[in-house]
Amino acid sequence: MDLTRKPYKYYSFYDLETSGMNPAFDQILQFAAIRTDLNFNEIERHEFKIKLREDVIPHAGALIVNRLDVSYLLKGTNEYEATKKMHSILSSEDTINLGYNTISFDDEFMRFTYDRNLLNPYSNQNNLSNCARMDIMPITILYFLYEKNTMKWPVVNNKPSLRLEYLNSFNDLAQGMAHDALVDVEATIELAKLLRKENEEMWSYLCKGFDKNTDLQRLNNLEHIELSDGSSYSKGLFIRNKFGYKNNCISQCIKIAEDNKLNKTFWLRLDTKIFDSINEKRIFSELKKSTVSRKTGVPDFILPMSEKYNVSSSKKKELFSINEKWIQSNPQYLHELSEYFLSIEYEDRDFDLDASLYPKGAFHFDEGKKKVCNDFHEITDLNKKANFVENIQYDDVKAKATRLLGRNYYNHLSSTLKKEFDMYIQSTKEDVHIDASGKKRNTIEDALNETRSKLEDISNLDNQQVEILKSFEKYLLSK
DNA sequence: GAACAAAT
Repeated sequence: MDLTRKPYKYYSFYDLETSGMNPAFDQILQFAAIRTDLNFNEIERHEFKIKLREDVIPHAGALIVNRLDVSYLLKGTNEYEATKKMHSILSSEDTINLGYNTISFDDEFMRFTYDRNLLNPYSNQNNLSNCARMDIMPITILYFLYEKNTMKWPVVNNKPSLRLEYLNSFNDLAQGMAHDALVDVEATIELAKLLRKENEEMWSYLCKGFDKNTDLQRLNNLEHIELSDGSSYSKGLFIRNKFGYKNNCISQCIKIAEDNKLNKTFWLRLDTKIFDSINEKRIFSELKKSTVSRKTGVPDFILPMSEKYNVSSSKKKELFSINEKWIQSNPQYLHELSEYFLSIEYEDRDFDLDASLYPKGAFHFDEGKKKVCNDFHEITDLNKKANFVENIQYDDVKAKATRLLGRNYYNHLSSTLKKEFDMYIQSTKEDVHIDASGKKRNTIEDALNETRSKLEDISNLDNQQVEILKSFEKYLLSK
């Protein structure tokens, strides 16, 4: 552990309501945060909505969940101003930023939002202001497995579920409509209180798992299995809700590779199927399918393979021991698998500028570009801002800045930049925009189809949701 | 190829 690091003093619990699931093409519509001390005593709270951008077409499914009426979203703070506010809240000194499933959803959304607004995408987790991140959801899974008395565990349609909405309603965590950003934040804080109170030692152990060095150290302490050729591999219990509640969210794995550059490890699940009975031709592809990757310091937790923690069924335990023997006498497959995962090259797609965060790298890793971004924020006069953008020397920064200005201060653009922004708006209507994984930007036509198909069967909707869809349909037709 | 979970 890094002992020179300053201690954290605060939590900022936060939650986003958005126009959809895609962080590159959707936008934040509502933001809520409550800042507390480390004993969960509230210090301050923030809540605001963000004006719907002209170039964002919300998903009907999102509006059903967050119950935000489009007509209401057409007023309010623009994305750029709101993003600067969120940025100042979530990059406060000595603070851990967290929420429910924030690491794989909200944090990701924030990064793209920061990026298209020329702010450092990693602001929520940086050494400069000593902030870090955590996530209550993976912690909750471990309490669900090992501390059953913590609370009532929701069962919905005969299946366990750890959705925040259900945890809240089964345990009366917070009042108000679920999926309101502030209600969800309050529920998450109450949940965190319950977890810590039930077992403080476990709470503290799990919190430290979000520290990269601690996590690495724990991985290094795992027991090994020895293969017939003398090589050895760590084994551990991989906890991830994606493995399914019928498997107790657990999988018995061995670590087959570490990619230190990408900060990732790869784990072969030894309890999915019997490898010995798969023929020579198909074995490698089956091994690949049974491999999962994990980002260091971003639990999904890995626990030592002890009887105490291994809540796998006896059938799964048997599968593991059969496969363990097979792998011990077939070491060549593991070496081949390890090599394969360390040499994966990601497809180079022609994706839209709004999705360029990972593949092209953030501006804030380049000193020159970083300075341009900072200078841009410093200028308060909007006409001067527009003039500054016109003269930016880096093409990629200029293109992003142009979209930023067009989205938030269109009237201040010069005619050249207006023309460029108009072309972008046109292309959102005429061309297919994809992100780095090939997912599409939403279009008016797709949104209309989604809305109408939802309105065809309203048996699962209440009146408010139906009204929201109807006014959304009108809005789409008027665009 | 669907299902596995959770987030909108």
